[in-house]
Parts: sequence; C-alpha cells; structure tokens
Amino acid sequence: MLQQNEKLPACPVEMTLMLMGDKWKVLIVRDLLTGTKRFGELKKSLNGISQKVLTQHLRIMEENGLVSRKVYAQIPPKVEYSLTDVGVSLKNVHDAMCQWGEQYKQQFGC
Amino acid sequence: MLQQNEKLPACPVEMTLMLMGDKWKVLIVRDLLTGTKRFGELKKSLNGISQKVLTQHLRIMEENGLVSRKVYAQIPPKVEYSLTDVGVSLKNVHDAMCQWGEQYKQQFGC
DNA sequence: CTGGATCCCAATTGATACTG
DNA sequence: CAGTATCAATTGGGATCCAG
Repeated sequence: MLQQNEKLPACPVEMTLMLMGDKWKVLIVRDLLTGTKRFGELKKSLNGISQKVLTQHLRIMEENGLVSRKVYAQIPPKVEYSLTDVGVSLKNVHDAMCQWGEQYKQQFGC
Repeated sequence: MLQQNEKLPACPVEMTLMLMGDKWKVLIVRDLLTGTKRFGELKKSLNGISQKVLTQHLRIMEENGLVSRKVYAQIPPKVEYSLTDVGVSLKNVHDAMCQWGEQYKQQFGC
C-alpha cells in the first residue's frame, strides 16, 4: 500500500497516487461520496475487503485528511466515517474513472 | 495486482480499477502518453520499479488491449511499447488525477 | 454485538543475479 | 538490452481475542 511518508512525489499524478493509488481507496471514496457510513456498512459494500485492510486504509486516509472518523462512546460500539472537504474533492477523479468504465465496459465483456 | 480474469465488475468504477487500479499502471500510461518508449526507457522513467514488475504490468496491459508491444529481431534486443487507442483514452482519467494533484499539492507539503 | 487489534500463514512484490 | 529465475521481504486474508 502506498503511504504518505514516502519520498515526496515529483509530479501531480504521483501526488494523487500517493493518496489514492489503490483500488480500495477509490472504492472507499465512492462509498463515502454517498454519505456517512459505519464501519460495518463499508465492509459490506466493499465486497471482499478484510477488516484488517479496511481499518488500515481508513487510518491512512484519516491521517491524510481525506476521511474523518467519529467514534460514539456506546455499546455496541459505533464508528462513523465520512469524507472531509478534500476527500469530497476527489469526486472528480472518481467520476473520470466512472465515465471511462461506462464508455468501455462492452469491450471488456461487461 | 488486479487482473482481468477475476469476477466481472459490478459498476463502471470497478471496471476501470480492474485495468488501472494500480499505481504503476497509471504511471506507465502517463509515460506512454508522451509517445512510444523502449523497455529500458520506461524502467528508467518509472523510478523504482523492478524489471520483473514492469514486465508483469506490461504483459497484463497488453492482454487487456491497453498497450501494444513491438519486438525487433535484432541484437541487442529492442522492444517498443506504445498505447493502443483504448490506452490513449485513459488520458482523461490520468488528467483528472493530474489536475487534482496540482490543485491540492500544497496541502500535502509539495 | 461492533470495531478493531493480533497472530499465523499464504500470496505478492521486490532486489539481485543470470541468460540469449 | 530485455527478460527470467531465485530468494528475501512485504502484504493480505482469516481466525481469534478483546474492550466497551
């Protein structure tokens, strides 16, 4: 997984990749673009991710200021994740990927 | 690494991620967007990639129809890689990432 | 019962050496 | 020069344990 504390990127694309250059991060952003979600909801909608990896990604995205985490002190535990303003701004990148996929999906048997 | 012969993606974003959801693939597209390149040139400009991983990615992208590979039967060997039309169409996705990085780089200390 | 931390093991990645 | 083989290192999945 690509993390922030590696050497600084040389160009804007590498900058973005440092924060989003990962399959799961893009999908997390997609899911949170529709609104705040609990940990379990994310895990369910991100079909196939393990709790360990989901936790790791959310922590890094929180450190990077893309995601905010709200913990409710209650039983059973409840933790909500949402996008920060910077996180929401990634919608443009997500949409570009979405449009490309829409346009070319036939060519790949979808 | 995400490959094509996994289960079919459910939505357009996953479609794109199947083909491009990887740091190196984005950078390979970026480099080839400027024109045909030899294996060694790619390896040098993709700072830090190993031959093995570069070869693997190029093979998969070739299978997926994003990249075309031209081998010259000569010594020393010469292999040129370029983007197919579909590969070139990924420029939109690349550009979105590039624009985002340009806009937010200050916030991440670049 | 939920979020998540930890441990163990399989799978992937990466560095290096080597070949045609 | 482009690619393969080999081996070390890192990552990821799943089970289990734990706190609140």
